[in-house]
Amino acid sequence: MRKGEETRARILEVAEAAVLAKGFGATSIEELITETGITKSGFFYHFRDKSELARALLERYIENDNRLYDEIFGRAHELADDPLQAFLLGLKLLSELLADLPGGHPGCLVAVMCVHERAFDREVQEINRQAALNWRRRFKAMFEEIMAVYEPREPIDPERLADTVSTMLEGGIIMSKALKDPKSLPDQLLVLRSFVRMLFRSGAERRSAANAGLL
Amino acid sequence: MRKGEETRARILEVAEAAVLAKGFGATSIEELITETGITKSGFFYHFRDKSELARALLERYIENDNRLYDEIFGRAHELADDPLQAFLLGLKLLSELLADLPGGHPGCLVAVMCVHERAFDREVQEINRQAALNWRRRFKAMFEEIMAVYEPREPIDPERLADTVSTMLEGGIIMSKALKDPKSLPDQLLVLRSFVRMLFRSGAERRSAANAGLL
DNA sequence: GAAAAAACTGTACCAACTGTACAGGAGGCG
DNA sequence: CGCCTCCTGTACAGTTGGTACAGTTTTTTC
Repeated sequence: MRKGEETRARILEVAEAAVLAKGFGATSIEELITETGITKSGFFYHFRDKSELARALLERYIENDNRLYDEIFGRAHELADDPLQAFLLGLKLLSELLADLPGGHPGCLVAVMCVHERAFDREVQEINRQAALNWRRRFKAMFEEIMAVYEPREPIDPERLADTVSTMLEGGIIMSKALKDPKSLPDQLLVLRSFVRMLFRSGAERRSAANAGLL
Repeated sequence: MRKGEETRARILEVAEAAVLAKGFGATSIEELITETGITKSGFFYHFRDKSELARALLERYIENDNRLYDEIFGRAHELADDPLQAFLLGLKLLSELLADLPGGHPGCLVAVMCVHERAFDREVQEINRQAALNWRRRFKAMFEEIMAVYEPREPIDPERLADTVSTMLEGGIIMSKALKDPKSLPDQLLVLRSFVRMLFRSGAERRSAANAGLL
């Protein structure tokens, strides 16, 4: 019962790299089995069809993605008490991490599945939607925390602002690939950081005088 | 010589819709020819192979894309003399146009091709890169115009800022699809608009007192 | 250590799709 | 009439996704 999961994990690992490099449709099962060293029967023992592979792939990706954000923003919150400070630090840490990835960000599976929305795999689309809503929840909570302390320079919905983070991440990944410039993504995260800082800074920290001087 | 181009255009139109809906790999030639009412031989008369279809598709898409931006920001420049005012108006017009699209933005072919970067079609990747650089040029020029009049609240590279526009557009398209919410993209454009306004407004228009009060 | 369950292999096969090759036909044009 | 553009028709080859199923090896469990 453990050996099987190990093989399954190996297939998923190989598949993720291939899908991010070439897209889901362009990744053949044949290719995956030769690289993992199993047979086609073996593959279909683990996954009923290619759609199930897509689902498993997405779920795995989202799990890792969540873990990463938990870690980065968790660390940021340890290093900075102030919620705005912590968020800005988190963005910087994320930017640095992305800048240090050799060859740039490998790509986002959520985006891949968005582009490859075949009519039949509704389930994949639903997983995708939940992933996006999850990002929204995560960042919305951070902005609500920030807004409890800082008054934004312009009124803004924390949910929209949360989506802006995901939007710039996804867009940054696409643009980095289009431009063939791995630096573009981390750069854009820093632009976002500037915007957020500009939105909440500016001597408008009137709601909590105790936080004055922290920025 | 006209009949041929008409058929070719019809193929491209059908193909674009299919590719945006399902991805390039998931779009079969068989499907395209039944929908356009020609034969497979007819298809291969117009396109040597599927790669050439991809190239033609991208080129057509980019042309239309450019025309759209020319029109929108051209109109915005007619309606507002001030470069910042014009840019902000352009973003608003674009947001409204995107909000009025039934079913939301159909998707960006540049993003599709980014995801589908098979090793063999280098040419497609290059077209893609040129498209991204073209967006950069377009928006960079606008920001340089703005910066000639307005001092940004924080120092920022106009090129990076230009990429932010493309980044939010591409990311917005992806997130709209992931969330299954067509409103997300136009909403995010308005967030970007707020950010840009915040960056240049704020009584910092000191370089040109003549523009005071215009915003 | 044997039985049972899990994790595969091997083989054979089908349908769909990309792509090749090539012969030929319809229609406009000089 | 002949030439060119724009196709149609047919046949065929290779790859891939997927099914079916019998059999084998490995691992776990009692």
